[in-house]
Amino acid sequence: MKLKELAERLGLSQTTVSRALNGYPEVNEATRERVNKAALKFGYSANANARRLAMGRVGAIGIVVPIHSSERFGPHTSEFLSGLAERVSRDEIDFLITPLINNDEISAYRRLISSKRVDAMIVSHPSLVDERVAMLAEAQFPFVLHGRTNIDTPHAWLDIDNKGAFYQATSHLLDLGHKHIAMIDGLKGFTFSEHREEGYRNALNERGISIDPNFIVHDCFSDEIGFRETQRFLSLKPHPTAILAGSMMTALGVSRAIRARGYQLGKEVSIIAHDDVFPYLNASNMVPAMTTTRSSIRAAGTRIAEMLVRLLDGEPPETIHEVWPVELILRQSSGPPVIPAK
Amino acid sequence: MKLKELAERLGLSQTTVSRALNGYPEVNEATRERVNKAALKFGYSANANARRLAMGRVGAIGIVVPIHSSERFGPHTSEFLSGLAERVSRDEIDFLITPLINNDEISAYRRLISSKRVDAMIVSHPSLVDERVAMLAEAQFPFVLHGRTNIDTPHAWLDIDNKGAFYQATSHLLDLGHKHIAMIDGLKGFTFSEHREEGYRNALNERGISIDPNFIVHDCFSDEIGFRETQRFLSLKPHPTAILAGSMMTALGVSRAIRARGYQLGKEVSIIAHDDVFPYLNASNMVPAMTTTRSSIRAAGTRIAEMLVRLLDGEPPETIHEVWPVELILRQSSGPPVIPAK
DNA sequence: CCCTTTACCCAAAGCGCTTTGGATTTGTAT
DNA sequence: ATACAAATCCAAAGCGCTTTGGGTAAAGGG
Repeated sequence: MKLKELAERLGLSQTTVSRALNGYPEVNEATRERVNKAALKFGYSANANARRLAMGRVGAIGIVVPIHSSERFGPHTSEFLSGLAERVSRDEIDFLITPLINNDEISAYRRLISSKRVDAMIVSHPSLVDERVAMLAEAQFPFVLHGRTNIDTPHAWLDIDNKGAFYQATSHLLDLGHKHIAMIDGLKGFTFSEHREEGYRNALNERGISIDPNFIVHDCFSDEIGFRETQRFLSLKPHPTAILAGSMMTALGVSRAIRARGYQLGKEVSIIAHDDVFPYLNASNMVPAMTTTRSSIRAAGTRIAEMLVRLLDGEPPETIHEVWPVELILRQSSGPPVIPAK
Repeated sequence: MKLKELAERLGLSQTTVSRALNGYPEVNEATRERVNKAALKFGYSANANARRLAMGRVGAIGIVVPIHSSERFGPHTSEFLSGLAERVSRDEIDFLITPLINNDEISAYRRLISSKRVDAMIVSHPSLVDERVAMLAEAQFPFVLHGRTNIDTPHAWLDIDNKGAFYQATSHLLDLGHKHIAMIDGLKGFTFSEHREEGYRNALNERGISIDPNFIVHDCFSDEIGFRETQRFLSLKPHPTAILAGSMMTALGVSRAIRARGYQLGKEVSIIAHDDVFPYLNASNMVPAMTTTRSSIRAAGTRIAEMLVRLLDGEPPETIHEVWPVELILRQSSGPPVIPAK
């Protein structure tokens, strides 16, 4: 069923039918009603490609997801996308996921632009100087960045205060009396990892505590890494009495390793994890309940969708940016250091 | 940069340029070379909408993801999509995610069909009699089902042997001497949940062990549910000495609850979990290593993508279906029941 | 040297929609 | 009744690509 047929059946012109369906004012309400009914009855809905070709707008936003590298399509991404979807679907926008195979990100983004399949994009996991952002901003293609990068060209972005979060967490541990604090951070190069390390370092420096490079790990977020690195930490002398974990997955592994060593969480070794708020992995339900720096990645997705809509409505990118504070939630996995009874 | 411009610059007709780019034989190799170079140089890439409008093929496959209900966009979905992406991107197909808000799935699928935004679809989480499948099969729209359903109309599908998996796991526990075995299954109504329950029941019936309805739970897969339900299980008399967990998330909660009670995994209470193989949550790394029924959901995604390609190449849907066996991997979380020293 | 193939290239007709620029009808004030 | 504006509706021109149905020049066969 195409527009032409529908118009013929109704004894109207294509113009009128199109206008009726798209809510233009120059059509009688009664006619509009009739058209809508007929469309529903015959199951008509405009051919999206024709529509897009004619309008130049697509009704989709693009996301490039690396599927092999470390920042692959994992639980963070899916939570984020859920948040996005929640908002974006209100406007009948859907999103297009372009898997990235060979790691040539730039050209993937370029192709997405020039093929006109999306109206805007979202870019995640920026590095300190992100060439994708540079390219997109340069090309004046609408996008919003999830995270931050040091690119001058104005662009829209939303980030959480990673530095503040880890500064706060580290400071709290120092307040509790910890002197040896380790950190399992994200991969080197990503802004969020760097910011977290900065917060961590600042807190330690402020108290005049020297930084032991053995206490800092940069890797992916996984249970396995958490476990392995914590084992390593605990074999050092002196070993850390507190560990910052970059994600809840990591925290699981860290906890296991601490327990495996015969230590109690929040006693011999404390742990503070960054919690992106996964519905299926709740920090407060753990035993002991886990102290976290919390910021919902899902909520960030929703907000970014909103920013995207504003951007597409013509708001200039330089006015669109936000830093979200991260809350430190004290629970039982952090406490003053307890000397192991040995 | 559009086709016309490129053609003018090259002193060729649009036809020839188009043919050169799309690999048609009736163009001189030298010319093709020249065209390709120019396209690259000017950053030309066909307007996807125009192309699709002209060709009738879209180059995208659709997925409807519910974002509020229980089968929401969680870690299972993202792993599955990763697998899909891996295969599908080879053919420059990308996928379109349509978030489902009001739970009117059927109409979401219908809209996706009639708007011609996708060439095919993937439907997941079927119920025993799935109306989406009925509708799509009826409409002759290409799709492949991840799971199984009792719909007569021929359609392509891939499923794992959930029944066999749980039959095997339950039988193994029975062999070890367990008499009270509980199960935390997925939500009622979904085929996979029903199949799992069937496998579980069959194994028990075969040994003449009566089934205690208190030992069967249907709910979402989350750490929290696992914890809560296991606490409940352990407060029953007699309580289960073994628990089947529907997912690794659930298993985390179950383990916690067992430990919180002062029991050891694989001793007082055994646990077998179904493992969809999450890269960030590895059963063999747990302490104790977890016995699992394992089947990679990511691999399933990849395979389904392949099926999709075959389908689009004209292979009839009724010839396309597979059941994957599930392997039972014995590790330390399952063992003969140990009477609690009390 | 003429005629038939190939090989290569082109003009123009869609694909199904939106939108411009008018045409027609109706309503209202003169 | 006449004029003018407002309310409706329409025919046709794109949007940028693919593809059909020829053309023309070079190559091969008699």
